[in-house]
Amino acid sequence: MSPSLTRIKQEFVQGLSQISRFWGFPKGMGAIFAVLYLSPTPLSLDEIVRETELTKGAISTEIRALARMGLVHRSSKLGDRKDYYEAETDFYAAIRSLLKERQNSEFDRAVRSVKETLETMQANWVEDEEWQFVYERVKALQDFFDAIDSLSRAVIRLERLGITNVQKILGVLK
Amino acid sequence: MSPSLTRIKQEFVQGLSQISRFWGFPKGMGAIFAVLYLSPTPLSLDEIVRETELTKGAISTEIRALARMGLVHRSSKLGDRKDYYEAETDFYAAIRSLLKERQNSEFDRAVRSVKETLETMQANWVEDEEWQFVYERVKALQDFFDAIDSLSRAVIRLERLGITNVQKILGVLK
DNA sequence: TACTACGTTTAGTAATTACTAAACACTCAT
DNA sequence: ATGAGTGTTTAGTAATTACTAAACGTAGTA
Repeated sequence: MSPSLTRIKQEFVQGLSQISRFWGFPKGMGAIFAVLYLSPTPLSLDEIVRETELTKGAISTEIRALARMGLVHRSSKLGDRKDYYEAETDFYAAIRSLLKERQNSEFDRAVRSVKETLETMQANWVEDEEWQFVYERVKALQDFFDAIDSLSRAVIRLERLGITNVQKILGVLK
Repeated sequence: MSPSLTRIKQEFVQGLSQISRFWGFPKGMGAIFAVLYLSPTPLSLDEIVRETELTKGAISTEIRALARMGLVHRSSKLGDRKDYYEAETDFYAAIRSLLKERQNSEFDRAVRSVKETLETMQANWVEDEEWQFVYERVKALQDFFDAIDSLSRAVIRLERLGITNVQKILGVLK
């Protein structure tokens, strides 16, 4: 007896929910994406409600987050005032979109604060062993952040990240 | 009047706490790492207690997590039964260590569950339009995961990730 | 053996985050 | 205008997670 398609979908949704949680997102977010990802047609809010057993409110807010990250797209049909959503299927595009989104985020604010620490120290230099030690360490972290930042900018700049570029990278690392 | 070193350290600790939270770790974890990172000498649990204003219990558990991730190292002095901790300062090494750690994690369990979904479908093939559609999508996600996995394995395999490799990658992406 | 100095575990609490239910606001059709 | 069908916001609740305080375990020392 072969497992039903609904059963299989459920498993998949569950899997993505856990992945979502692992990355610090609400598990509902993973579930919403999964449902959209497995749907051949765009879905309306109420259809998502039915499939996920979350409330409209929750979905409304979480799907906007997903849209901001470029993981889902909103569309509408003529003569129908419902919004429809579908999943981004190009994950490399999604990564690039995520990296872009990141730039205005809390993360960059924190990273900038490290940079400011560094600048404060440069502007108020003190001849002192520990001062110098702390300076070196903060500087090293800053350099690391800069490298990561260059990488992420490079990825954003690409037309497409795509599997071919991944293979190029693999080539270089060999 | 130049800002005191303690003031500067506090700012830095705060910054790393936020970064830690952003990545879904407890902010205390970031604080602990920051304190160790700015310390010229390894610190004992009690010294960390003093610097972070967390309790020993919390630090005990969180520092073990940090050690598992390779972000801090435990050591001991002869004739002293305290444990001492110091921060990993090679962030590229830390990344590789994190990727390794990831492999036994909840994340890979979830990723594997997607793979299993795929295999179940292959084993119980049904001639049906939607079935096929779902199969294609699950397959595409699996392929993406595989690519990421190759990348991460390649990085783990390197002796050192280092800035030079980052530059190589940047070169390829240009 | 018992005492001391440590790290760990545990049981409970505080803080945060995800979610629900229901009020709200807008748009379109009548 | 009014009402029906939308998405959004809000206020409160449930669930989760981070943390504390204190008991516990262990190893070394007297």
